[in-house]
Amino acid sequence: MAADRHDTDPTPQVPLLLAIAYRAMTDHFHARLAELGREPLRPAHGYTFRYLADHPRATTVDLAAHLGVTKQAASKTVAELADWGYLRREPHPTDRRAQVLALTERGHDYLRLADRLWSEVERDLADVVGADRVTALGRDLRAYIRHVYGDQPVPLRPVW
Amino acid sequence: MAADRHDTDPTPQVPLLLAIAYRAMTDHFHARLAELGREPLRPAHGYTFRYLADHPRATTVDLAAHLGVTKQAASKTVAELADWGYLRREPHPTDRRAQVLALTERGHDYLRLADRLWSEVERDLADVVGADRVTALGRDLRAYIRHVYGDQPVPLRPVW
DNA sequence: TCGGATGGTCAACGTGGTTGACCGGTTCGC
DNA sequence: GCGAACCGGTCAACCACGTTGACCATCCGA
Repeated sequence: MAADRHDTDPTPQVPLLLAIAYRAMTDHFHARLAELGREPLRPAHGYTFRYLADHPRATTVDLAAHLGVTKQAASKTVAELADWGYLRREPHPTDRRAQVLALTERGHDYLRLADRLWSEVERDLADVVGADRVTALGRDLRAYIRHVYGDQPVPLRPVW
Repeated sequence: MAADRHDTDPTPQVPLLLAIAYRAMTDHFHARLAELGREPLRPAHGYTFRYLADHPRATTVDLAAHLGVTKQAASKTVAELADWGYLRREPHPTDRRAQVLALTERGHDYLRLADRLWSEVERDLADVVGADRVTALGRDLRAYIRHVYGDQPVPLRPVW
């Protein structure tokens, strides 16, 4: 039944819809960011900020695990964000190999701005489909994600 | 780093949930593909197939517009897929500069397989949240996408 | 106390996109 | 008609952002 949607598109399946919607939302987000004259921060940067805000003693290796990339890749990101003044690398209190990552005030600022912009995007979505539907959508996606990953940490790797 | 329990901080917002869910679904999709011993086709390839199936007289430039990439990038994709026997380049009937792209039988096969696998993913989602929720989710996302893009063609560019 | 595991960096490379130059066929204005 | 501009397609150089691999310094447990 309905097995043959394989020509004439007009109804992409749900996974593709997720991708398109997310893409549209990030485009919106970055357009607003550009309007505000911010550096071209990418999603991975935002997720880095959020992680550091929640885990004040995190190291580069911790961050790499969270982002689902190698420590080398995480290290590059960290270096870049440190150059731009969004975070600092401080000596680790007990491990002289390691360094503790800490958001600067500028980093916290950005995080607040990002929260504001994402809320804007959500409000946009709510305007189209209704606030109750946004709530339901969040609930359903969370349920699915929990189903897939259980209690394991969720990798945030690029989507493509 | 024993003490980090609260990985899912306050509550990720909807855009991030979209990204994570889509990522989980494509991971599932590609895992199944690998199980079946297929070449490592990426989402852009699948979208290419779908577009060609729906637009039998498409050229490389058309495809580029649909994928939202440059014609050079589309040309690389086409060359690769032609090498792998998924599509053919045929002379354009009226324009001797252009070439018409056509799926081979192998290409159509892949498309049928992909549809089957994506349906599996959707069924998975339905098992978790209920078929009615999947329907609603599709409807809402379509509404949002329509809100953003109107009647313009939707670019399928990478998500990150 | 010593050997393996761990945090971090450097370097080389791969993938998949970009920009730019170019060729030849097409179409438009006059 | 015909030259100029436009357009389909390719080649080449480059870039962003990840990877693998080698390496050093430090840490820690048998």
